[in-house]
Amino acid sequence: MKNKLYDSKKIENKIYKLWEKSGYFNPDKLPGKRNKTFTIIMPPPNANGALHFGHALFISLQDMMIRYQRMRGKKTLWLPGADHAGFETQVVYHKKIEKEGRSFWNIPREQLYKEIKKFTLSNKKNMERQLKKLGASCDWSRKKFTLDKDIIEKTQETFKKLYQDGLIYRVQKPIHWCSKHQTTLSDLEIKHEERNDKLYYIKYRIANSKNFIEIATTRPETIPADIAIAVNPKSKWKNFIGKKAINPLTKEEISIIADSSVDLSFGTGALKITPFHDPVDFEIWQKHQKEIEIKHPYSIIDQFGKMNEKAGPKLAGLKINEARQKAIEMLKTNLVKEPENYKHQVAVCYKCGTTIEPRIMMQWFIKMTEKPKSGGNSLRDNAVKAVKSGKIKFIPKRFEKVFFHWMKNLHDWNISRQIVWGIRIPAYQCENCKKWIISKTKPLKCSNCQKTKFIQETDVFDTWFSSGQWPFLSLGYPNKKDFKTFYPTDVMETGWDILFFWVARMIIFGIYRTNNVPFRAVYLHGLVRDKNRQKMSKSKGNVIDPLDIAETYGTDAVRMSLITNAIPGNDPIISEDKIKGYRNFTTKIWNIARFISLKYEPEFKNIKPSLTTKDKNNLKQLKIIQNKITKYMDSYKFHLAAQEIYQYIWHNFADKIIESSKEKLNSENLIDRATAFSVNMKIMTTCLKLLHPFMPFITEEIWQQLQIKNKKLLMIEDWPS
RNA sequence: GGGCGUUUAGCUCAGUGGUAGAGCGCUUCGUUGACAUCGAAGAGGUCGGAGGUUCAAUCCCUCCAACGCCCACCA
Repeated sequence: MKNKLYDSKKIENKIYKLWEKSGYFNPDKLPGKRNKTFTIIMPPPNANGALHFGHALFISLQDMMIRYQRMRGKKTLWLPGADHAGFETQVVYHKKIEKEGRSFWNIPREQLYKEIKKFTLSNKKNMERQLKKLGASCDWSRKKFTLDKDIIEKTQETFKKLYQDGLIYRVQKPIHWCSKHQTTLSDLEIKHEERNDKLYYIKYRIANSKNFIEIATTRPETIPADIAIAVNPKSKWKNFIGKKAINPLTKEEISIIADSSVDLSFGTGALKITPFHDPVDFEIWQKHQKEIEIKHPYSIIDQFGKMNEKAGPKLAGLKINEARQKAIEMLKTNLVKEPENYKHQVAVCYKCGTTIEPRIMMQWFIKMTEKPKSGGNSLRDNAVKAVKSGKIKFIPKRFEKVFFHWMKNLHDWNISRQIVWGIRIPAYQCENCKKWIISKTKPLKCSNCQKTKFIQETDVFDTWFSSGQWPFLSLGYPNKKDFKTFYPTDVMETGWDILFFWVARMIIFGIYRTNNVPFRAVYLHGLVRDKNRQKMSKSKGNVIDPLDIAETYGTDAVRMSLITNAIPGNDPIISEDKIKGYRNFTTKIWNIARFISLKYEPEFKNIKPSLTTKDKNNLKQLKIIQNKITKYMDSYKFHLAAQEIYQYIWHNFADKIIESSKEKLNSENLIDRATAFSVNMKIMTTCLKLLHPFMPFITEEIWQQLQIKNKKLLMIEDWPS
């Protein structure tokens, strides 16, 4: 500690290697008797780009928890991994290919898979390096990838079990379709955008009559696919029920039916029924199939969002928006009045913002609210029960409400994706009798008709289907010793933005497969924002690279600023100024250590310190502080723990205690000098321990330089108590 | 349409049933003295508004306002 400044660049790599070499990241190699385990499964970062501040936040928080529990004498496992992140990675790669001027859709499936795999694996390697740079004390010997062979097999096994339990079905239903990426999406993968559209009032002539019925629609271009008109039985159109109307574009006769779900107070009280282009219409059609003349609804929009030939010669080939204008032109004489401006929510793809087109497609679904054949509650009810009973606790607690609210409105989950990057749905269809056989490999013959020709399902799983099984799969469910030792895990630390995507699914599948909760606590952090409360994004140009800034100010400073600003469930606000402030703190700590060490004299060894009342009070106060910090740590108030130790070290220890010890340190009396030194030393070593989970590098480096008997690594020292 | 959250010092935010805290910024002073990436001293807030519970409310309850977020198949 000769230099005035702490040189993080020189020290961090060295210290990380020291830790790695010790083997203590691995719970099996930790010294001493450790009866209690403490486990965190790392949310596997998506292997499709560099780490950002969100990653740095969760690494800091989880590493802090792990380091704390390790020092508390627990057998700690922090299991790292990486996620192939199916759709998201394919979207990233899609963009890359477009940039290169290649045509995404012309690449054969196998080649595309290979390319994305190469891309992902190289990202994954890079990511691991970055995690180490941030000081992650996770057990690399246990790292897992969502596309490891055993993970894939077990994921498919869960699918099979669900199928046998009657919880999987394949059916033609309305789904969300992204025409940019050519796949269906789950309810969660769409967001709603406010749009200003027009509400058109259009009259349909009643067959063999001079009367008209009027409907209101925002989508006149879908009129060629109308198969009926539904009216509220209390509306003024009630006399037309059972008659036929003329589709103004196709001139076909369509049935007029009654349905009370048609809102009287909206539009005209009559609704055109276009089952293949609107989920509500689909439902109404299903209810009234018998009364409707046209038996087979059809689609007039293709997968690319263009009108197909069934839309009629004038509309075919047009994009939806163009078709809308054209249709209105064609319908001029049927317009009842000027269209109204209409503000409403439109579903768009959460990744690319493309308007979601409702389509009717064959997809695989999971029943969330029905009981499995093998008995027990529905997937949903079990998950709700686990949280209600307190088996799983949310921090902060208010997210339990959010969780219940979501669970209450849960629909069946579409898990098919028409992409290549993912785990293939293990299903084969007999070409002859069309029976589906759930199997990882091609079946020998059809169990129904004995024929031997099959078509393999090309869809892959929604990525969250496999991620949702991560805690027990990554621990080697069901037979591995790790699963038996470390499951259920202790804390799931992740962002609240993936509460539904991930946390809810982990609870659901964890209970379904293991009969036990996957974790006892869910700690939710927020989204890292800049000092203007803005989300960091490339397009805004406000992205701070955590590794760049760690290079400048030291990883410890970055970690400390993240943890002190991370209030559970709130968005932490990070700015360079804040990080700079904690860099200054590292300098302070460094100089505290320097100062204390400089005052060491070899003769002190033979002196018994004689503590003054003031010394005793200082040590007593230290004890109070350390207890307070421990209490904060145990109640998930990490930001308070961090702020407490920061305040104490700088404004109590350095500003007051050390300052006032100077007089004695310079005294003629050896005992006075030795006493002052030993008190300072005692406080400092305690502080280093208390600070270690937050700022592991500098504390370990100082620890290594101190003259201490029977010195171990600071990372496995006992937490002060 | 449902639900959730926020409102505290110039800025960004902590916090607590008992006459308010931090960081940054600001003012004044101080460097051969561990640290100027520092130290000392200081200015600055009727804790969004109204009512209620209480001996006591910034904190609990009710209502209101502003802002933000999530969920949702009303054309």
